[in-house]
Amino acid sequence: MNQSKRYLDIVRDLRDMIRQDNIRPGDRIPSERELAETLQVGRSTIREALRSLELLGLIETRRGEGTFLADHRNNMLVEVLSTFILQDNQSQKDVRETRQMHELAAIQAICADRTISQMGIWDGFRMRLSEEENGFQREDFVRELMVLSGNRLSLKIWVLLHKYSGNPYNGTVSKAEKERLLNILAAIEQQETDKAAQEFKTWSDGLLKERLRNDS
Amino acid sequence: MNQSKRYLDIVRDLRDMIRQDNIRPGDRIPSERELAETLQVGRSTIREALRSLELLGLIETRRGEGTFLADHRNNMLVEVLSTFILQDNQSQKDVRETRQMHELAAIQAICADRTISQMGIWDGFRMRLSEEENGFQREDFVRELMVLSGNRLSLKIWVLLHKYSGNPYNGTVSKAEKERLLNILAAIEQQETDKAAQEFKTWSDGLLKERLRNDS
DNA sequence: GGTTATTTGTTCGTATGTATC
DNA sequence: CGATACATACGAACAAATAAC
Repeated sequence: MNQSKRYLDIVRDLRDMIRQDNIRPGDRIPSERELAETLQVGRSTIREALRSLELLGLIETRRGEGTFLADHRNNMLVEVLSTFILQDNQSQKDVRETRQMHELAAIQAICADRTISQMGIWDGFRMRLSEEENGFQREDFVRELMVLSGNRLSLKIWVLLHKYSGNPYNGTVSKAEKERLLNILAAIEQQETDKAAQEFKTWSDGLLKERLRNDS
Repeated sequence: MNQSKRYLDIVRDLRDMIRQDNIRPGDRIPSERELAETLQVGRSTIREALRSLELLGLIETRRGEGTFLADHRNNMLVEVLSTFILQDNQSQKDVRETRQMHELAAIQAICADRTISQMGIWDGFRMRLSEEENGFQREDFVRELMVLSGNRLSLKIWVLLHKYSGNPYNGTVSKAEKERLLNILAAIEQQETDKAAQEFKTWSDGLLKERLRNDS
């Protein structure tokens, strides 16, 4: 009958209470002891619910003062969670664009940093491009760019978006692509940011069009 | 330094423990009593941290069995969230940089689209900037730019990052800022992409420095 | 400025439901 | 079945921060 997690019931009760009493952001919520009394649960249980909501950023507690509804103009966490999973056509387009946004930003970050843009690793790329046997994986190339940008959060977001954007980098580079990639590498080494980004974008867009043509 | 909110320290400790011991999704986490023993805190504090992570979907607890790292195969948001809910210094820097990355991309997208960049809405901005009574909210300005970019996914990510990046846009625009914002608007209307992006970046970086100075 | 009441922060002991062996 | 390990839950107690007087 009863769910085996009372603190989740408290979370629900708190939401209902906030709606029913029309508690606005910044307003104070009844104290922990008061809530324990009215909801007929222990104070520890109340605290588990409050701490959870606090980590989510929904409430704010100040020692000696009380608990307050967070000043969140846009609290879309739950909505974001649901809409992330529902993928319509517009969402897929957004995913592709956002993924490429992160890629271009990574290239710009690399070009801006002399110690990275002129490191010896690019020779390693060229070596691997030359080995025709294995076939150089497009995906590895882009991922290493993301890693080199140094922004781990951006890398993480990119990995997620890449999974959901139809994997345009699947496969190995052709001879024509090889030339283009070498151009991109040269531009990066010369710190020609705009040129590097533009060349990359052209390459990426071309792969995407090819991918969409094959799917239809 | 971190005297208050010990459960947040526990959240951090748990992340480190999971990384160090290489705990994979589905694996079991040490029991509450065991954690309380090793981390030298009360069991209630451990529970507050665990309940918070559970509500986020990062862990899963089963009565009589134990606590397990959540198996989040189909939930990409959870991974994004976990990256910056469990924050270290590098993560905070990444969050700020990634947020600005989305903002600059939004401006570039707006400039690239003639129908948007030359719409009448910019006059609305100027009107609201002129009304000195209310005080124009910086946050609203940036958010509307994100909305106008037309990428809903980028907007959602921005909303999330904005919450966790120290809210640099808190407050209203000063007279000096007003001039700068008008310059940005003019550059957008003229489709001067680079200038608009550069002006915006200068403005944003300035706010961030001010924010960091006040915090210390 | 000092005192007191209120509130959150934290710990501990105890009891109970549940799964595993 | 019993024994054990674990999560769930309660409530008392004290510490620390804050507000009101």
